Amino acid sequence: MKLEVLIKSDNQEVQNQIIAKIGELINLKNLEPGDKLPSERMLSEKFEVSRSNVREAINKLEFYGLLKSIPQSGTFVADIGVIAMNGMIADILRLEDPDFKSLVETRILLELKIVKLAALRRTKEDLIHIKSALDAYEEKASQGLDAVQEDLLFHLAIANASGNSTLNTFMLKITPEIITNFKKYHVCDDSLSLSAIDEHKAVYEAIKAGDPQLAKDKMKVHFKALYQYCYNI
Amino acid sequence: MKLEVLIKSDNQEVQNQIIAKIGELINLKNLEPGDKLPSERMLSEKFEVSRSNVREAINKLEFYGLLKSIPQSGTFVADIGVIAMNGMIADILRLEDPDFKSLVETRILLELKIVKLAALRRTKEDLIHIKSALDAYEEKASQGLDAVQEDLLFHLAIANASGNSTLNTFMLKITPEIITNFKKYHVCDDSLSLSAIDEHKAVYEAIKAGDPQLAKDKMKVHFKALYQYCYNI
DNA sequence: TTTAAAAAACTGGTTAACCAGCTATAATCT
DNA sequence: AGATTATAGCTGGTTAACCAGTTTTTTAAA
Repeated sequence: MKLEVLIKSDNQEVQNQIIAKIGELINLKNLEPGDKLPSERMLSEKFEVSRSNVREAINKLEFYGLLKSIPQSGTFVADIGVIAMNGMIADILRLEDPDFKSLVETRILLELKIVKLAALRRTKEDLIHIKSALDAYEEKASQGLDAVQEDLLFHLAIANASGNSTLNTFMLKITPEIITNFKKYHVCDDSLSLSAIDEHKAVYEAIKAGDPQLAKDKMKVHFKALYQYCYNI
Repeated sequence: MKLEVLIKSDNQEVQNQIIAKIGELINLKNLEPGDKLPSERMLSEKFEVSRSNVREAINKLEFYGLLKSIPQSGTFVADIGVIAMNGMIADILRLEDPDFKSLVETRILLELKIVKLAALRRTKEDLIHIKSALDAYEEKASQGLDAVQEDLLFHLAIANASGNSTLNTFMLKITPEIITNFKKYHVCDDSLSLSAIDEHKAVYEAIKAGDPQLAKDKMKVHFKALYQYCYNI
């Protein structure tokens, strides 16, 4: 297990070095937005790494919108300037893995906005979707069973109704890590689940009524326990 | 160009189908958290697609925390239950590409929180970093030059000082798309840049003073134009 | 029968050769 | 010379064979 972590961190290190070198290259060659990067083969030879390593690094930079690969043509510098490119690459290399506290902090921020948007924008289909997630949660939790999964699906259903695909994506990104941490630290015990049923219902009703402020307030109530937990950890 | 989009959407479609099939498989075989998925080779044969397609689909599910690949061992179902797995896969398949409005909406939300956190948590090094970004912006903008890049680097420097790696990552993710859209729609003209210098300075001073509420207020002032633009588009 | 050692099979990752399509150069024609 | 076509080489993507570990099965010993 320890070995695996080592290997992984090594690969991460290699990838970051390649990303840094690509950044240097863009500066060195004065590549402007739209210009073509050297081919993957040339880069792998120049940097003395495998082509798949180069591809992974390019993939990551493509994820962050700095490069754009076009099949049978080349990899191109995105339509942002050299200055922004340098700054962003430095930031990407500096990125740390998210800790639990930052995840919960972010989740609360996202959801308090999401629930307001959902109250404003939810369609009839969204309401049906949220309701069925609510029912599934109630059925599990009322029996005293663990309902962490149903809980989060309810919240994801609301995110889906927010009409904001960026927020929805971010919620999807942080949800699994939150689930695993909840299980690890036993954040949600059974007593919490029972009281949460009514809180969920209140949130749903506010969304259904189209009242964004009420929805936010009800969600805040629901997050109260989580709030305390997050800032006491 | 049109062809390229078609090809890309085809690949996306194939990947989504594989993701859906992996989801079905997990249900069919009743795979619990920690269980091993069939090997990439078997999946590619079973689904009648290439192994690299399977790998990409697994990569995406790994990004969203649903699977975990371990070298020379196998791909494992993450430590979330079957119910959450099904819900999340459905959500992932339903995800849309972010539109400009959702990007700006999200950015404003993130930054108003980030600036408060930065005021509370910034180190001396953070302050130096933010200051140098501020100076670079001022130098460009005061000459009437385009300073979109320096503007966003200033904001990213604040995100870096927030002490929340999740928020920092999200800012990095949306920034390049915002830059390109700004350029496309000419959101930031020169007159805006000039007045923004003082607004940036005010934000910086509030962070330096460690006053979260003031920092948020000053950022809100800075976002006023953006606010209007976003909701009039 | 139980345990330990050895070997065979299998795993995700890597590599190098190959592919279809794009691009720039060269050759041809007007 | 200028425009057009043909050609050669280069591109990211795909494929199949290979690699170094892991995991399971088999074998041998107690």
